[in-house]
Amino acid sequence: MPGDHEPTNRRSRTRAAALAEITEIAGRHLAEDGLDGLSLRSIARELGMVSSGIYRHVASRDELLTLLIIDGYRRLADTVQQAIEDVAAGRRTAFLATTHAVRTVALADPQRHALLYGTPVAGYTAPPEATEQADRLYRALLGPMVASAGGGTNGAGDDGDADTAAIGFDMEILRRLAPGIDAATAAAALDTWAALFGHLSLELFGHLDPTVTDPDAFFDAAMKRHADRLGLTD
Amino acid sequence: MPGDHEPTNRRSRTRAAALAEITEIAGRHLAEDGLDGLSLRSIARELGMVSSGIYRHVASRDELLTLLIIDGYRRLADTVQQAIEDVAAGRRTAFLATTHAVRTVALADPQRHALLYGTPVAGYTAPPEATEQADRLYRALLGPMVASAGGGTNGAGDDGDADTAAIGFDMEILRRLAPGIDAATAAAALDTWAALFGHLSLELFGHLDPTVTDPDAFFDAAMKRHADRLGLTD
DNA sequence: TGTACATCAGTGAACGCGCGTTCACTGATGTAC
DNA sequence: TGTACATCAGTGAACGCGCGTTCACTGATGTAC
Repeated sequence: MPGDHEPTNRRSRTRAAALAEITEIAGRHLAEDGLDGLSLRSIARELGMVSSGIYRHVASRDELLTLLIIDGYRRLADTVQQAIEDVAAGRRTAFLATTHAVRTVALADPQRHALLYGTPVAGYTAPPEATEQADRLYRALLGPMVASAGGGTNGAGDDGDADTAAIGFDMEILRRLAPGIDAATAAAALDTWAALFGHLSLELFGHLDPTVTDPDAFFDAAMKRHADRLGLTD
Repeated sequence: MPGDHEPTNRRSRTRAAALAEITEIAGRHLAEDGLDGLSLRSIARELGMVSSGIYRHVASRDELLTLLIIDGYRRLADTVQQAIEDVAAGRRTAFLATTHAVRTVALADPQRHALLYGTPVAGYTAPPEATEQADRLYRALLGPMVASAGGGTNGAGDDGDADTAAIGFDMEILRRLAPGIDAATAAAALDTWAALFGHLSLELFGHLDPTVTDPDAFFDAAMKRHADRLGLTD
């Protein structure tokens, strides 16, 4: 089917470029002025366009937020995946690389982190599209915490302790994200996940001050303790 | 000095009552409509007062936020302290009681939790007064995690491993909050603290969906794992 | 106990702000015969 | 290859919104002699 319905016109190409530019400008405004400084009008202004013109590209402010959220998760997922690929060593090193990667991205754009993991925007509910990229992120983060799916090092189908370890969460969803994961590992991974994002939110939102004097070293030490608890070695 | 300068006039009493009513109304508006639904005008409206009249009691919207933040920390601190007093058993039970108390308060008023631990308000910086109540909270939370200060069960002054365990944080501040705490316990307590608030933020901001199916049970299990790691027994 | 003055809670009008969103329009770009 | 029509990005004016904050004022409550 040559020349199928995929839009490759000039119009649709410039259209896609315009949307990309809007997302870029919006991201910059978010980073610089926070969510309150983000308005469709200010973006139109920077585009040299009259305020109503923006509606040719974006249906509403909420849709713009969706764009930014998806973009945020995608960046995180990309960075974490890249961090894993760049690591030649074993699971412990990979785990530490992923958590540091998440932190680096968050520190580089705290407002983006806040959009994803801070106070939910009043009256806004994220559409399903946003979760695809988030799932990519969580899949990548879980990777190093779980023994390689192929081998089956995790008790080889022995889920006898699942009932006691998988308390309150859905093992099916976790197995979809990390094939071959067992209940105890899943529980430990969720603990680590909560600790990781807890740490980042506390740090970015100013709650580690003044107790933590060296955030880099503190984070690194904390993640190493988690690696120990997860039983990760290289 | 009888009849000193302490204000006990009718005027100052009604004035204090008015401020308390303002704080109460503001707290209700925050809980119901979020931070965006909180305005000096809407509070004045509910007081049956003209919008400018509110400035007799509150200097600015920021000052109102400060009131709500301090009030929020105080509630948390009060609840946690009460939870400890109500527990007759040992440190493990006390620890679980405190963490559940924090969660209960947070679930009862998610917007208040968001005000304290969510995305910082743009352009607002909390004054020192706010940290007093926060310190009360952290002191109370640390209590059960540390062996009784009087006895000195924590190695009796043996801080030999302090240099390796207290990485990136200030032991002096922690000792001020929990006299007699040692470096390894402090590090573990900070990990637990990050995990606790991380868990709450993830839960309240909707990130445990849909993986966590029974948030109560999941939280309880997670806190028990932390109690184990902290080596807490009754 | 009574009068003269000071304080200060609440009034009413007004300021300037920027926002999201709608609507009828123009003119350039693309499409079908 | 050329013409007739459809699409659609960007225009310009306007809507209604609620907000924080200032200011000069009135009248009741409190204080000093």
